[in-house]
Amino acid sequence: MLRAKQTLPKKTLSKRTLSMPTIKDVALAAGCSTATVSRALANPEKVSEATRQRVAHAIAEVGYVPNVAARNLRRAESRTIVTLLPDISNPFFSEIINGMEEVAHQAGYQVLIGDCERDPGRAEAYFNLLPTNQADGIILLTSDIPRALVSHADARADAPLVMACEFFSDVDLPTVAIDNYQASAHAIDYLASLGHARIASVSGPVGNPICRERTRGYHDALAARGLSNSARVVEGDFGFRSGYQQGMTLLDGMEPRPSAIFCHSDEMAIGVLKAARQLGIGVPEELSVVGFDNIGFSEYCEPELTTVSQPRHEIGQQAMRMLLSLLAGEAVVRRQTLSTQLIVRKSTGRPAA
Amino acid sequence: MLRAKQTLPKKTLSKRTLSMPTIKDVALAAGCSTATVSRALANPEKVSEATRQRVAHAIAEVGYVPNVAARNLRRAESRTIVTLLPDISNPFFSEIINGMEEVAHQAGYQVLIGDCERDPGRAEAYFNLLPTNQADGIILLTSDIPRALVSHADARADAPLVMACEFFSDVDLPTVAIDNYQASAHAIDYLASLGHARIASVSGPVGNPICRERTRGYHDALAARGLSNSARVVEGDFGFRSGYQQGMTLLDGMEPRPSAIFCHSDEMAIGVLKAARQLGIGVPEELSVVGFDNIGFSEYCEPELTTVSQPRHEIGQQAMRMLLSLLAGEAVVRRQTLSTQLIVRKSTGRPAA
DNA sequence: CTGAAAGCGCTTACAG
DNA sequence: CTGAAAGCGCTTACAG
Repeated sequence: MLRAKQTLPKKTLSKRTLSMPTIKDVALAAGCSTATVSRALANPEKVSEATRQRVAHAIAEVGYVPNVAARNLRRAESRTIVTLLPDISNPFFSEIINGMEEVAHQAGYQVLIGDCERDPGRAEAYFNLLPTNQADGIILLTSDIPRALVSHADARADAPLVMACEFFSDVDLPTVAIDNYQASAHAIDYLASLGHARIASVSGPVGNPICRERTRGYHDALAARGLSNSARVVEGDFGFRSGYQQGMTLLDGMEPRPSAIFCHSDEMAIGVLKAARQLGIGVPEELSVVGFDNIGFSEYCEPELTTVSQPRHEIGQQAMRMLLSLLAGEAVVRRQTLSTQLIVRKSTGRPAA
Repeated sequence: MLRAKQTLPKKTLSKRTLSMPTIKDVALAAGCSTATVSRALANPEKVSEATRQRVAHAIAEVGYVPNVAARNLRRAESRTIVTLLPDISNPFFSEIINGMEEVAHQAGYQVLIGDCERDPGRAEAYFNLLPTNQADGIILLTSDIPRALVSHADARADAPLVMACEFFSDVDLPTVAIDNYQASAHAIDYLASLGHARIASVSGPVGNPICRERTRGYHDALAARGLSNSARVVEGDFGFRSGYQQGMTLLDGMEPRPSAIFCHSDEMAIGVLKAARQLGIGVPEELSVVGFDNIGFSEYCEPELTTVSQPRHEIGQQAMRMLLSLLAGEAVVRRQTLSTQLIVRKSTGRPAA
C-alpha cells in the first residue's frame, strides 16, 4: 500500500502529473487522524513520542509537503512581508533587502518587494494585501506614499508597519534609521575643518523628512562655524542626472563658486563629479565632493568618493526583527538609531589656497 | 440592516479590529447565493444583467474584497511568479524586473524576486513553491542553479519555466534573450575597425553559457580579421572588483599590452577603467574599453563607457508574456531573440600610432 | 440563469 | 494524548 504511493508518476514541474500527497495521506500511512498529524507538525509537545515517530516516517514515506495556501487560509496569515521602496534600481536598497530576507527566511517568512516608482497607486495596491491576509506586514523604505494609507491609529495600535531609513513627520511609526541630522552635520564639520568656507549642498526631494533633517544638520553645522552666509541648497531627486544638473547650477552659475558640495546620495555626488569634470574643475584640488550611502560604485568613480556610510544590512535586519516582534505581539523599542560612518576617500581635500 | 454593516469598526491596519466581509455577506445583501456572487465576479456572462447589478451594488455596499488565499486554494493557483536572479544588487536586473512586473500586474499576477546570491539552497527553496501552488511559474535570470532542479522533462512538457537572458547548454527551455555571439562579435569588429590589433577580454564566469557564446564571438571576430594570435581572455565574475583585478592582470603584466579590452559587464569595464587610471594609462588614447549592459553608471564613469545595450525592459516584458502564455496553455514561440545596440561613448577610440 | 452541496487542505476548540 | 467535526472563504460540477 505504501509502496503504491511511491510508484506515483515522478514529480515534475508540469502541472498535469502533479498531485501532491496531503495530510490525509500522511494520516492514513501513520494510522492516526489528520488532527494528530497537524499537531505533530505544529505542536509536537502535544503528541506522544511514539506517534510523533510514526508521523515523521509517514511524512517521509509519502513525500508530504504542507500546502501553505490551505494553512494560511486557516490561520489567516500569509507569512509574507512586503517592503515598499521608491526605486528598485537604486543599489542602495539591495543590501537592506538582503538583511531583511536573511531574518525573514530564518523565521519562515517571505519578502515581497514592492516597487512604487512608477505609480502611487502601487503603494495602495500593496497596502490592500494586508486586510485580505495576503501580507502580514509592511516595511516602508519610502515616505513617499499616499498620505491616507497611514494614520495615527496605525502608529498607536499594534499595526504591522515598520519604517526603515525614512520617517513621517506627523506619524510616529516604529522606525529603524540613522541620525540624519548628526550624519549630515558631521560631514559638514569635516569639510569645514578642512578649511572650506563655501559649502553648498545638493539635497534630495525637499518634501522628504530625512532630507529636511540633513539640511537642518547642514545649516546648524555651518552656523556653528559662522559660515551661514555661504549656505546654498539646491534640490535633486537622488538620481545621477539631477546631481549632474544641479552640479552645473552650482558650479557654472554661482559666483563665488562653492569649494565643496555635500550631496544627499552617492548617485548625485557622482553626477556632480561629472559636471565638475566637464567644466574643467579639478576634484579635490578645486572642489571637494561628499556623497551619502556608500554604494558600490562610489569606490570606482573618479575620484573615489568620500561618503557617509549607513549600516544597510543591519538596518534591514533590525527592521525585519522589529516587524516580526510586532506580529508576535511582543513589546518593541519603537525607535532604533544605528550609527553612520564618514568614509574619507579621494574626492575631498583642503580648498585651493 | 445594510446600514448596520456600515457602522462596523473603522478599518485600520491593526488585526484586532479587522473582520472583512465575505462572499456570504455579499450574497445576503444581494439576495442571492454565494455561487451567484462568485459567478458574477468570475464569469459575468453567466449571470443575468439584473443580478449582476444587484451583486455589484452589494459588493460596494458591504465593502467586499475577495479573499485571495481562499480563491487560490480552491483554484490551486497563486497568481505569483517568481524570478530567480544571481544578485539583486546588480542594477542590470532592475529594469528587467520592471518589465516583468508591468505585464504581470496587468494580468493580475505578482512577482516574487528570488535572490540566489548567497546560497544555492535558495534556488531549491523557490522551486519548491511550485508543487505546493505557492508559485505558478518561474522566470530564470540565471543559469547558475543546482542542475537537478531543471530536467529535460521540464523542457518538453508545458512546465511553467522561462529563461531570460541566460540559457542552459543542455536543456532547451523557452527563452528570451539576445544573440550573445553576434553582440560580442560586433563589438570586437568595431574595435578592430578602429585599428586595434591587440584586443583582450574580461569574461564573466567561464562556466556560464552566455559568456561562452560571447567568447566564441570574440574569437571568431578576431579570426576573421586575422587577429587570433593576440587573443587573450581572463575570467571575472561580472562585479567591479574582478574587473579591476583582471584589468590589472592585463595591463600591468602583459607585454605587449592590449590596446583594447572587451568586458562582459559594465561593472567589470568600470573596474578596468580604474585599473588603467591607477597605472596612468589614458583611456581612450592608450586603451579602449567596451562594456556590456548599459547600466546607469556607464554614463557617469570617466570616461563615459562604450557598451553593448540590451533591451532590458522588453526582455522582462517578453519573458513574462511567454510564461503567462505557457500557464494559459497557449502555444508559444520558444525562442525569442531581441536585438542589441552598440552604444559608442568616450571610452573607445583609435589606438595610439 | 440560479442554488444546494461538496470540496480545496489545513487547524482547532471540544470532548473524551 | 487523540479523534470527530466544524470551519477558513472561495469555486464548480450538478441539477433544475
